[in-house]
Amino acid sequence: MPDPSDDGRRIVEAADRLFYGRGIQAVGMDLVRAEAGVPLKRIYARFPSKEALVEAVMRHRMGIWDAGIAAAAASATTPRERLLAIYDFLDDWFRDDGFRGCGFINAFGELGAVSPAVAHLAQEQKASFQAYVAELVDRLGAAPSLAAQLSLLAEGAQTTAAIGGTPDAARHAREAATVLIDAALPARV
Amino acid sequence: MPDPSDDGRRIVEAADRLFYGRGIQAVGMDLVRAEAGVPLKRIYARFPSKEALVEAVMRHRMGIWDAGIAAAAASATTPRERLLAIYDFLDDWFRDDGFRGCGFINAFGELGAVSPAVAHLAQEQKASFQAYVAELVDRLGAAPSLAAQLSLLAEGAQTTAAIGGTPDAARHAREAATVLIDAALPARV
DNA sequence: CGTGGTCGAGAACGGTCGTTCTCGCCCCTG
DNA sequence: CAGGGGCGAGAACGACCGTTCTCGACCACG
Repeated sequence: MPDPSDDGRRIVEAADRLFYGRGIQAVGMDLVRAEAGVPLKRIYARFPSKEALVEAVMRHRMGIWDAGIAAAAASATTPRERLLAIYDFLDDWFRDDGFRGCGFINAFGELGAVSPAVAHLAQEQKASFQAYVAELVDRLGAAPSLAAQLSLLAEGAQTTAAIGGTPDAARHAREAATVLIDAALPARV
Repeated sequence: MPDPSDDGRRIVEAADRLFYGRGIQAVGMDLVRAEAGVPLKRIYARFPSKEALVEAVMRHRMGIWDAGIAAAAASATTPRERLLAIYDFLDDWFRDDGFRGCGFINAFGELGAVSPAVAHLAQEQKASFQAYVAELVDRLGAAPSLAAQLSLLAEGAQTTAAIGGTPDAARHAREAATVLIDAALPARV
């Protein structure tokens, strides 16, 4: 009855919940097994090691992030609105009960120094986000350095909201973003 | 001959180097002992547990950060220069060989979910920095929200420089900060 | 109904780590 | 010089974790 091809997804989603909520090293494979409701053997049949599972979870999280950003941008039409939608997306996310900061920043802080794979995946996610921002900034007709600045605001908001428990970091980031965008655009007539 | 009161400092400094460079959980107490050149017994005589040592290291790192910020601000005279000196300080730091991001963000990502003490210390450090920025912004005569925005830029620069390995995040943050500061000040005559 | 094979549950194994204990050396005192 | 107490080095202990193995139940098929 249970679709065997679902195994991978169930395992990854369970591991993601646990890794994100408690930290990667704080979660044993046995806990993943219990949360996924799947025998340990099947986990190891699909993922040869915990590290491989961690990488799969990070790739999974990349998809979630991209989907969230895309959904937030969907209702916007202009590049400027799409850029600001990023901070609205963050605002919603920061108010989630389980919010514990950016999973990639957390994973990098925990394992980046000892696991090149984790470091590389975190870097990949950040580069992908920066590329997304850069493309919108380009369409906006502003200089590329604006993209770097707007990305910094988003990153800073995530850590600030996580550590301080202050979701209004998103609002501050959005306000700063509007100022930076307006300053970077050629003066309106 | 060796000043016994030096023990605490040597242990904390050794642990700080290791924890920061490799992550806290990746470093065993035996490695701390080797790096500090001190018998394990003396470590446990001064710190009852690894968690206590971690807390001492985080407090030690707070002092380092504060001293670095103060030194960078020393050559500045106006509040505006002092604010921008923060990003110059970051720029220097990011170019350090051993730079691996903000130790508090890393510790929070690694242990914040399971250790209330670590989470609290990270929060304390961020709050202290935000208060410093807020005081300068206040002296500048700008609205308090500018302080939150400038803090976001500093946080974002740290994670971006760490994960991406791009020290120029500091420069981007500084440029954004100048724009935000100028926009927040009452128009000059 | 018998049988072979698959699979789930949990035990087992090897290694690591935080913490404590042991033992032998050295130095200080009487 | 004799004795003892403190201290350093490393072993030991208990717990945990990633990974593998065992065993018994179930199921499909002849």
